[in-house]
Amino acid sequence: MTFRRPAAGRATSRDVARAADVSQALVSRAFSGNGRIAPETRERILKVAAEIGWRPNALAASMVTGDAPLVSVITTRLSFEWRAQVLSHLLKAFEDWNLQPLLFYADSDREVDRLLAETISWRTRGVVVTAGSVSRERADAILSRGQFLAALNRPGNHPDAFSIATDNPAGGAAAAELLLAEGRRRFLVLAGPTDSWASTERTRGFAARLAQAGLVATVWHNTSMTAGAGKDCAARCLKELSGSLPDGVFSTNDAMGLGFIDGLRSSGLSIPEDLSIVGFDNLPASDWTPYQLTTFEQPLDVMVGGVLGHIQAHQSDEAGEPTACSSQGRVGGDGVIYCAPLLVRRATTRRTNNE
Amino acid sequence: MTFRRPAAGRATSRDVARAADVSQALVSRAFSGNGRIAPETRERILKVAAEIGWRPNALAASMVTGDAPLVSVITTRLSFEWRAQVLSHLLKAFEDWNLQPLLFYADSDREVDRLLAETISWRTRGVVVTAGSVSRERADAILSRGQFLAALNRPGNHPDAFSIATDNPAGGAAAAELLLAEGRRRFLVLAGPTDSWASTERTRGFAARLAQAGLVATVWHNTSMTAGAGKDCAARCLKELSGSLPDGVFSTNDAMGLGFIDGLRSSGLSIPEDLSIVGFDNLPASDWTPYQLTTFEQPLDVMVGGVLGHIQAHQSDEAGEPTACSSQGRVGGDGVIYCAPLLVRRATTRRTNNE
DNA sequence: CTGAAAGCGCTTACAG
DNA sequence: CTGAAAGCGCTTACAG
Repeated sequence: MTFRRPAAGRATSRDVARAADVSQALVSRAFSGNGRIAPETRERILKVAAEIGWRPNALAASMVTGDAPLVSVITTRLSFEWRAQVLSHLLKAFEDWNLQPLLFYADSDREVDRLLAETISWRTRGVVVTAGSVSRERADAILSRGQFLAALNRPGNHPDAFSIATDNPAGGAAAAELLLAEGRRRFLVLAGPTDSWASTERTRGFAARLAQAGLVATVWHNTSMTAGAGKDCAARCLKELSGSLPDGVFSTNDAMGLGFIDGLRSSGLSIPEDLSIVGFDNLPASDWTPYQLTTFEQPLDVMVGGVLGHIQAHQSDEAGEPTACSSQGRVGGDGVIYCAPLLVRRATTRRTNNE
Repeated sequence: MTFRRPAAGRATSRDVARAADVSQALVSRAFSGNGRIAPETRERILKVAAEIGWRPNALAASMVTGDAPLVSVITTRLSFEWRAQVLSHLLKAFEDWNLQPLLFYADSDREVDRLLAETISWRTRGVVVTAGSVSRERADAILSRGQFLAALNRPGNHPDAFSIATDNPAGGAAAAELLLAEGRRRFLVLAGPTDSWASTERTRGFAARLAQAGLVATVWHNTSMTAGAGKDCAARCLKELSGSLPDGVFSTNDAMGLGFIDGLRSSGLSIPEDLSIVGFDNLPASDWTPYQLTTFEQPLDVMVGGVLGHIQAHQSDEAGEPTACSSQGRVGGDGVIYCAPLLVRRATTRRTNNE
């Protein structure tokens, strides 16, 4: 039997069928495992296909079945530790489930809405959002198609969306609690830009707890939440607040906190004798010898687990009972499941009496 | 005119056509911009489609045109700084070019070959590999389909593949050069696992340069290239080599180098008086006050630029002149474009005379 | 400028 | 166990 082998890039199931001397339908069955096929026939087809270098065209298959094994993921700068970590976990799970992630990269949060709209073109099973925010209309558009919508560390803004986030206000409050228990009274918050949801919520929780004690904190906003910004804050602190230095510092992320510590090194101030510092994120560096920063760790595993659970529930049950069970944390009035961050005590705070 | 609006998830161009009272073909033209269509008609169709929440099904469109605007990206743990950074750049460029990245996550390097095979199912324009290695056969299979194959920081193993990498041996040699110029004579290399291409190449370049001076280095391999591993090496160093401590340490990545510095803090040894340390990667932390690590920075922008250039060339010219121009670096015998890393001098090495 | 029709590469009832 | 045929939702010549 002779035949012109087509260029691999153009080969179709029909070419494989011809080469294996079977019908095109059998080729499909050989690969999908659906429908009856004699074991020998299957073997032969698989062998021929391998020679030609052919695999079923997933695009075409998805069209027929009306269901592509794709999931949209909206993300942005991966240099933010938590996002890279979260994404690694998500991607690994998708790989295990034979779901192919289609990435949508938002250069700025403003682009997220447009990307959310673009996801629709690909008829994916749903979308995981790890950047920007989701409008009610957009959420509606996605959910009404039967897709899932999972928002990580941000509100889903829709009763049927799944949304899970670090309980930032609780973390902020716990930071305040800790510093108050140490007897601290002059507070400084190293915050991020005012449009950073996480930083704002952490600051809010911190301030609220202080307010209960009739105290207030100075809040410094930084454009970027980097170590450099934290270091600059330390310099500013020594200059502007030299009359009454803060004795309790809450940095809404670790990077700024680490920089702040560095900025204080030549000042003669000692930590935690003169002042305590609490961060947020538990970066690897926070555990390094020169820092030993007390901080809060985001329960990323719990959050990723929640998202994966929701996706799984969506897959197995399109009818879709409301999946937002509160087992992972408290459910806020906004429908977000809030997971408590974990306090990691190190050397930038004192041990208090009741421990 | 009345009609049952279909569930959004199931709406097709036909439904939009019906609602706008035009043929289905016109709906396609309204969105694609191909073919003639009256501006008013187009407006109307767009409006109706927006109401229904319909967008062309990219899967179906790709089938017809035989060309999906997709590109496969093979990656792995994003916590490795360089990969997250590189991926951010790549994804942003794809977004700008209206290419949709399909991610393939390799939990271990051994899975990469399987993932490479899986990319074929999606008929993407090509594949970018940032993990594991590419076999000659697999490269052949991909390239013969007319797809591009771009390997980042690893060999492409095929004359038609594009491959660009940090010149690790040159970096290792430069590290040796630096330490030799300082008059160092007893060398220790903090290396990674033996199957880490980058670490091995860096070590090789380092050793080769030393050999020229008739010197050798002790090489310690670590399972994971973390700060913790580096710290352990310092302890081991103080214990096992106390008789003749190394005076020149080359850490094949910064993380281990930083940990090594931490491990030495209580030893009384001072850097760079007693010993010099050179790292690789230029992590943000390497510039922090307690470290100030001299290191080499990978030319990631150049490398990403090279990959993007190759993809662009592939898009505009399927005929495919060999794109591997050496403007970005030296071309190795393996066809890899090697880009020199950038030395960043800080305080863990001495200033030498000839500067 | 618009529409009817063919066809992209598959999967899946339906016959045999 | 196997094959012929319909059809997934589009795009694109081809007529009109």
